[in-house]
Amino acid sequence: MHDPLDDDRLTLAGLLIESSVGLRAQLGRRLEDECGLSLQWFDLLIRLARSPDHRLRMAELAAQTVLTPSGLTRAVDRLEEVRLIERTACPSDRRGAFAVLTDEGLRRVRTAVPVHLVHLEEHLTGVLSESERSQLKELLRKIRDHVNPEARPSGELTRCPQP
Amino acid sequence: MHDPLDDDRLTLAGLLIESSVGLRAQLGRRLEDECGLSLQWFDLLIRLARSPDHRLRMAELAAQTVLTPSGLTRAVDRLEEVRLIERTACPSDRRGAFAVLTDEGLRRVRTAVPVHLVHLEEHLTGVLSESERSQLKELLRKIRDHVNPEARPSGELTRCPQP
DNA sequence: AGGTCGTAGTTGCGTGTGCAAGTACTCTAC
DNA sequence: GTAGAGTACTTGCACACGCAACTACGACCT
Repeated sequence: MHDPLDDDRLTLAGLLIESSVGLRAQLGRRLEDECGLSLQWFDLLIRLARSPDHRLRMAELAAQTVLTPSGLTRAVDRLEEVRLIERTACPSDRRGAFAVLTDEGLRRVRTAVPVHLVHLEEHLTGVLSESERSQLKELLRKIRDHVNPEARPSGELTRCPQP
Repeated sequence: MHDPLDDDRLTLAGLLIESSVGLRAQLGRRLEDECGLSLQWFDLLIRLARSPDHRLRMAELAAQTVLTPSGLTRAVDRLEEVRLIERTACPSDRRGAFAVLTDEGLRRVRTAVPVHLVHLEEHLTGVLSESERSQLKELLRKIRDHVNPEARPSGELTRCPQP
């Protein structure tokens, strides 16, 4: 008979979480050491770098990342303190604020990206074949879209502005 | 030409992390609401429940989970406070300690597991076919083993004691 | 215009976490 | 046996996070 403590679905969820947490730990450590950026910061900066005018509304940024609005406020505070981004008012909605990459911020991401790609190759894509990578991408996209549909415009859709 | 800001590997890593974080948020909320257990607690309890005598050394538990030894100490403190687990001394090594599931603890996991499986079905395995599930499992296992080899004895290997 | 409801972002508070240093023990070598 | 190195946790500290409450503004209805 089948023990629910060993259900296959538990294993799958466990693997997903362990992979992600493990990967984040590795990538974060290396990025910190070699570029002085936390993964959190890198994530925010690269999202801004990919956006038109290197700017995004706070709410959009919060939706795309792992942070709640509250967490984002503080993360942006810290990034502003070290002059990697700036807040600017939104002219059409005085409640709103844009987070804008500074020149220094842009420079930092640009130099960090190739370094990070090496780490990625080492810790993630290096163990997968070309076809495994695309398989995995499709599977994860299904899960992500189901679990966090808000995040859709992130990254892989950057080049496809909606009709 | 190819903009490194839109590299495919970044997308893949992003999807992995977003899926996992999103999934944890969903699962955590529901488990909290319906069973009064955080995902963290559930994870610790189920690992103990699967172990011989419902006990594990602190270090083993730390290696299997997402926590550092320091984090684990505190997590176990909290679980001990609510009598779901107990610490017992290790007879062969007086530095060491076992975390042992209490009867109440075992009862709680046993009732939580089926509930959690429903959530899992809803948020994760429900969007995947049988074959996609096993594909995903293999891919993630590769990544997990590469990124956190320490965690190997967890879950899916429970039934395969090493020779 | 004025009232109500919704939204964008910020802040107080409590909590969980990792890092580094500390404690207590074991193991190895001489 | 005893110094020194290593191991198994634990604790002090600082920090990042989420939640809920708050402020400030927009949108809509009458």
